[in-house]
Amino acid sequence: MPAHDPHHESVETGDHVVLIDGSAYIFRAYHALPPLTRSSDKLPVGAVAGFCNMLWKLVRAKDAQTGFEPKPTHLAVVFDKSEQTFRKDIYPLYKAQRPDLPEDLRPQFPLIREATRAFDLACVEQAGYEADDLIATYAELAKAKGARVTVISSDKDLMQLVDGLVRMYDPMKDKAIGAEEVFEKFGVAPDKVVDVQSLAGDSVDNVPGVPGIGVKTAAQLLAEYGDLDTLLARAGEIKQTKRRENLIEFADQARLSRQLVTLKRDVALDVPLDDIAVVEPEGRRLVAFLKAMEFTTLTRRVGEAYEIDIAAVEPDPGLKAGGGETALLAAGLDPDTRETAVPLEGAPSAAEGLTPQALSAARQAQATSTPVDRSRYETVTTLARLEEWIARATALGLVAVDTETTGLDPMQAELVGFSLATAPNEACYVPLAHKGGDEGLFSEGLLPGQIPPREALAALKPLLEDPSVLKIGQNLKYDWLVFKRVGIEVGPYDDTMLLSYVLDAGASPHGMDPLSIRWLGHTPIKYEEVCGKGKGQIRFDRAPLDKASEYAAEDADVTLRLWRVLKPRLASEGKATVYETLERPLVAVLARMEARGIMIDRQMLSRLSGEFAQGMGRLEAEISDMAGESFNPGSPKQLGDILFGKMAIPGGRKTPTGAWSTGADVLEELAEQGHELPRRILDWRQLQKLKSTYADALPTYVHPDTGRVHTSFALAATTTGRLSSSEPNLQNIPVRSEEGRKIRKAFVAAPGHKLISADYSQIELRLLAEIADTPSLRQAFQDGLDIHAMTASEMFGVPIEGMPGEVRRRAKAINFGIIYGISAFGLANQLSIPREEAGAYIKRYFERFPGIRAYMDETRAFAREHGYVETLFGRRCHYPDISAKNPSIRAFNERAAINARLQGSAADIIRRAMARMDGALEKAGLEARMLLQVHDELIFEVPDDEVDATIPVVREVMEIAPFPAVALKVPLKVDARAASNWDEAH
DNA sequence: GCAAGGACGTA
DNA sequence: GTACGTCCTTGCA
Repeated sequence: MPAHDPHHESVETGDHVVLIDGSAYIFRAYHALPPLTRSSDKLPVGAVAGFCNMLWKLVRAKDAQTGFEPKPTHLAVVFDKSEQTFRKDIYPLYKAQRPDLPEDLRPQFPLIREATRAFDLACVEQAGYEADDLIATYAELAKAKGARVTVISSDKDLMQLVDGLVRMYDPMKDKAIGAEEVFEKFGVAPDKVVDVQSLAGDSVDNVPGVPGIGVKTAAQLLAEYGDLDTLLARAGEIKQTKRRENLIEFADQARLSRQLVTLKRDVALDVPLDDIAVVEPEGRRLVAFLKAMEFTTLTRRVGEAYEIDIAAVEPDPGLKAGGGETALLAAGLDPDTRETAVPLEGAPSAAEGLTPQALSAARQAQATSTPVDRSRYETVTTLARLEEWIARATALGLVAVDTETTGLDPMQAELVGFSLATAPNEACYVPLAHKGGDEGLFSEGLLPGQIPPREALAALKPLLEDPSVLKIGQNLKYDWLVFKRVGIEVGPYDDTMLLSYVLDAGASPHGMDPLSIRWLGHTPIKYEEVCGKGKGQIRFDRAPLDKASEYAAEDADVTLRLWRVLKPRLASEGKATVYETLERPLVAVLARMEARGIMIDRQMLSRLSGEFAQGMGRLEAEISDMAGESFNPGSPKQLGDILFGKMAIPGGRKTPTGAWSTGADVLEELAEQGHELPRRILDWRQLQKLKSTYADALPTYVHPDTGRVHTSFALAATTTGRLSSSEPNLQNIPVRSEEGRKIRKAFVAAPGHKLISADYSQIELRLLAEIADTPSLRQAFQDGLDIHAMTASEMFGVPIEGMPGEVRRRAKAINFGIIYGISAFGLANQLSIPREEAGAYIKRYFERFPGIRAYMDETRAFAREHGYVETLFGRRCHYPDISAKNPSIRAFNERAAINARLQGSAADIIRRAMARMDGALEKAGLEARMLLQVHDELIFEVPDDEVDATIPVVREVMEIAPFPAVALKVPLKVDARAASNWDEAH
């Protein structure tokens, strides 16, 4: 039926068939995109604009493009024809509850059809069938010819189509939907989606399903019984009474639901598949349409692409404002409620009709071309002006945000002001609590010309929480917490620091200043220039307002510019999934963990501090006795002089700087030779460490209001993807020594609660078995063997039963050595054996496990060739010095690269678990809250009576964390325990 | 007052 | 042999 170009070619292998769910697109676009109206007559055209931008991107994609690669060869926009479908015949209530169309959406339906024709693309609809059935049929035909299919929609009803050749694409989120996403939604693979829907039903479409069964239960049942028919046949076996009865009673309703949700894949198509081939649009006709719509940016782009003088083209007379039927469509709309037309700039998905590669190259080139002009920044002093900025940001759907505060700790610092940026050089600072000038009786007065913070924040809150406006920050976790403390939960968001981290971890730093210098060629104002440094440093709220304002506005401006450069690289370098699944979700997750904090027993620590001090005093007396003089045992320099100078003990080593080495390993050796002093020093150092770093320091971190300790987790601090923790570091709380565990005991659950510690057992060794594909190691894990003993047995031929501890210890050291990128030198050091012997061990190990040598060789070669390695989940860790001429630097980088694949993959897995954990706990109706992460361990605080219910949920989330992105052959094992303090829970 | 080096706590 | 952060001393400004 479409007036379509007859020069089609038939579909064949390698072709790419794109099917757009037109009706669904309009609804999504209407709700997700900022409202946009044609300026001359206020005709609402937001969805049409988004649609045209998308089509342009599709038909002009020159190269591979995420989600649309390869370039579409065939494309159809598919619509629902009418209400009456075969499903209504089966079940009259089907889709009987659809609300009426919003007034300003209705006129966009015919315009979308017009747009499709203007692009010379097929517009398909067929009586008696829903768009979904037509899409399913086209997909089926295309697959049969070996073509790839992309369905542009995020409708869950279409997810049953996903398979190796068919994927979906969510045009609003700019995100591919594959088997993984389907699994995340339904808990089953795509081929079981229909079964889940048949059981769970759908209130929106009025699909009945089985009462009492939701998606989660359905997925669980299907995992157990395989498929719907088997489940219904064996329903009698189900333990839960109500569930069993319902499944038996409503079995027929489930089968009816299956008929409703199963898409018809064999519709007799009015428009054959071959007829939807993509052809080059007729430029002038397209321009005429776009001009009539008044989409100036896209009109210009299309004009340039086809070398058409757009001024010479008349707008389509049937569609232009006041000129045709569309004017009538707009009638009845209240012009005052319509937004003025704003071009969709900034967002790469909507703006530029380019491939990701071309876009990121263009953005990079542009980045330096508009110099930062601080004179264009504005200091906002009135609510009215602020509201104008907010309106502008809302219309754009995009804004960079930065907070200025009184300190560096987001849990304590007070908000002083915030800045916004909407385009390069288009930025403002909104001071809220700057002080100075007049002194009040007890405190300094606020400077005049500041909006009352409550009013400003009340105006800002809807913007920062608006689901259709993307907030962009640099290290956004900080700002997220600051805003959270004033009652604003920021979202959705992007973080430029994390973008940089995903793209360049190990290659360059991710702080704003270095990023600005590198990508924008611009050096921002230094904080010291505003507030001074050292002793003379003043708080931001006391800084001169003009300087403060420039500084703050520039931060937002720079952040926005960085986003424009970095965000497109995500797609062009294939790292969008890493960012979306491993980075972005962690911002809010970690912010919440930090805000919760953990309780410590200060009395216990204070008592310990006294004990440690006593012990140190005793040791100091003995030490000076033995040394024959009093000296500072905390000074390695003085100690070295005593031991190797005055006492002339032989066998001393030197540090790289030429000083005597007095490290624990050296002192340990001396102690074993019978020297008493080194033993005392070691004991003293242990107490000194425990006292100063833990017993004395931790209480100083207790928050005055919450009474708890709030660490700060860094998301972008390591090369491998691990988190880090600081101020205080709660990832290095002692556990190995008896004395140290007393510190750990002081980490306690709140009254009426327990701490649960859940940790992955041997995760890096398991990943070694997986990545290096070593069947014997894998088998050992599957059989639940003692992996170190098994290694020893393989290497030395000693039976596991009755194995001497020393033999196992050596194997364990070798296993760890492998993870660390083993060297004979390091292993020899660790085991205190000659280097030759260590070398022999390694040789034997590689003979027994040849796959691991291959893994290490491959990793070295890959890193050498590419300058980076990748984890199982695609995270990149860069090692720019991997090809250094200096052999020891090179070897160091090789070991680090070998380690990074394992450490990084483990880090990815726990990140995935953490990203899902809050939701899983909530879904299970549990009060448990995640407090800490220690690389392979998660710590929760749980009400006493929920401990037993929480542990299985936590364990499940952690153990299946790699799935479905990666299906490990090696099982993951999680140990979890609860107690009232961390030591006993661990 | 600050940076570097050494030492040591964790995974 | 990997990955971190913190405390203390030292040496220089």
